[in-house]
Amino acid sequence: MEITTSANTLREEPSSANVPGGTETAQVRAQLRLREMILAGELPGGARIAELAIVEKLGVSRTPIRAALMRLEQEGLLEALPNGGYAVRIFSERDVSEAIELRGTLEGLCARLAAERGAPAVVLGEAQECLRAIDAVLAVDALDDDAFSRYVALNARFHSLLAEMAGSSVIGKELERVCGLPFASPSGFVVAQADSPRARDLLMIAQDQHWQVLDAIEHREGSRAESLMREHSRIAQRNLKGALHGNQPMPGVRLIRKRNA
Amino acid sequence: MEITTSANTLREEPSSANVPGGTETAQVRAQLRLREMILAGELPGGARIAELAIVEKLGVSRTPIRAALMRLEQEGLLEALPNGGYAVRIFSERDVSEAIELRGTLEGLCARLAAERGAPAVVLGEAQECLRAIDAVLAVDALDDDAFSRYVALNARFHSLLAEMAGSSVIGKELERVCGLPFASPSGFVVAQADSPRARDLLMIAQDQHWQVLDAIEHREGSRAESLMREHSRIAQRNLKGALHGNQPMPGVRLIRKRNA
DNA sequence: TGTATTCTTGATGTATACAAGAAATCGCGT
DNA sequence: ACGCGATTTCTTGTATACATCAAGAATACA
Repeated sequence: MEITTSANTLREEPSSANVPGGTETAQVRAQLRLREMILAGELPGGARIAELAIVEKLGVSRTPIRAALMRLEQEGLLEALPNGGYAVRIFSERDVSEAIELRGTLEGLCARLAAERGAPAVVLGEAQECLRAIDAVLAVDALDDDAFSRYVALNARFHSLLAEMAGSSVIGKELERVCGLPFASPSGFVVAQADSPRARDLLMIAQDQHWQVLDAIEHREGSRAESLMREHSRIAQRNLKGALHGNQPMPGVRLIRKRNA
Repeated sequence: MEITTSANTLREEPSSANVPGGTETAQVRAQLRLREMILAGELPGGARIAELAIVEKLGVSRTPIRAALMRLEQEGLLEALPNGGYAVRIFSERDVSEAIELRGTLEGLCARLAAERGAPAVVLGEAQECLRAIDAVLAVDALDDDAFSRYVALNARFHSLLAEMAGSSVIGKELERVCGLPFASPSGFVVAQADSPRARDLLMIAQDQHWQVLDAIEHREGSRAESLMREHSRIAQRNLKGALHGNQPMPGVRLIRKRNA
């Protein structure tokens, strides 16, 4: 390989996975792929990540990989080592529990602000529509996989609408960050207990809380909205316990070390 | 007089205790310098930041500057533009108010967790010692500049100890992030009203809340601790209003646009 | 045989050259 | 004069070479 001036003749990326808007930068691709690998356990928890190793695996140069690693560190999936470099972060059960508590607190804040300030009528309408759609999904007796994935999507949408109702970009951004932490996402543990016979019951309870929160926001009952949203997050806490004890398959479960170090 | 504590994402302090000008990486230097320039208003709010321009000003190559810009974006001082590049973020008064509310909520969560779980005796002792030191600073009738800076340092320490009492690295990290937002720092607005005759009164009130929170934590009164900490943050809200209306000099005040867009 | 020193190795940090795309400018035609 | 298009310039994304530092291995000496 002559490296004189005609630096890179290998411009064309063989991965033609570029769907419309296909101008994804290599940095974003590396970030997505790395996150995937971490959550899938291909990179063992606690292991140091060498840039050159990733260069080999992903086929892009160090520059976008460095950027991706930096972003994954802010995201919380990696931790910076004292002498430079990164390692896959390991979460204790307590860490995950606290992340859920954090999310509940922030969502409670959003609900209270939405109630106190009054949410835009448009968003309120969308939230109602969203909840009615969830009602429809839960109407059947037995939930199949497709119903579950629809529930997960609608559930995520409702929680996202909640942040929008609060009308705060600053808080919304932080909430988004926290939801990016593994398992802290509102739908993080729903899939974990899909098989359980109690699954539908829990979802029904959660959905009732959804309606009550929306009711509280509409009636400008800030404190009630906040309390409800906090309690709502405890469902995820229950699912966390169940998932860890029952060895449920779940993306990224290998990042959780049951006994704290 | 750096007030916006920025105890946050300082990466890789390599090994040695850093004597000034020592072995800091160029990346960290660029990050510090850029933040300084942004908060000082040298880079006008909303302006696009060109990497090459920074290269000229700082004398380092694009690589560490790119990294610094990325970090400042996660920190919240910059926003990413759609076609690449960054711009200095502009905060509305409402944004700042919400950032303070966010900090109050997170500190309330910390206080509640510390109370419910019980804080380590060592940290409790340090907190008491810290508060006694603040008492000593406030004992005099008139506060000079030196007393103010001592207060600011001790105040920051107490708030940091609060996060430590909660014993949660996940929540502590998020709180640190939020405190990095301009003006959201616990001591962010203390200096803003240093000249005001009511300054000492407000600090006395804040200090009383400090003691009450600590008392609540010691007596395992979680709800009380949380409420107190939330109310405590409203002092910053009051100072925000006063500072913006009174045109108080304050680092980074130019980033706040009083009329929302 | 243990310890200390040095050398080697490999990692990350930095600088810079090249490519692609976007924005601005200039020129031309109507 | 004005609109539209081409060119030019500027900016970012990417690749890679070089520098620097940390750790580990090997060796020499006590």
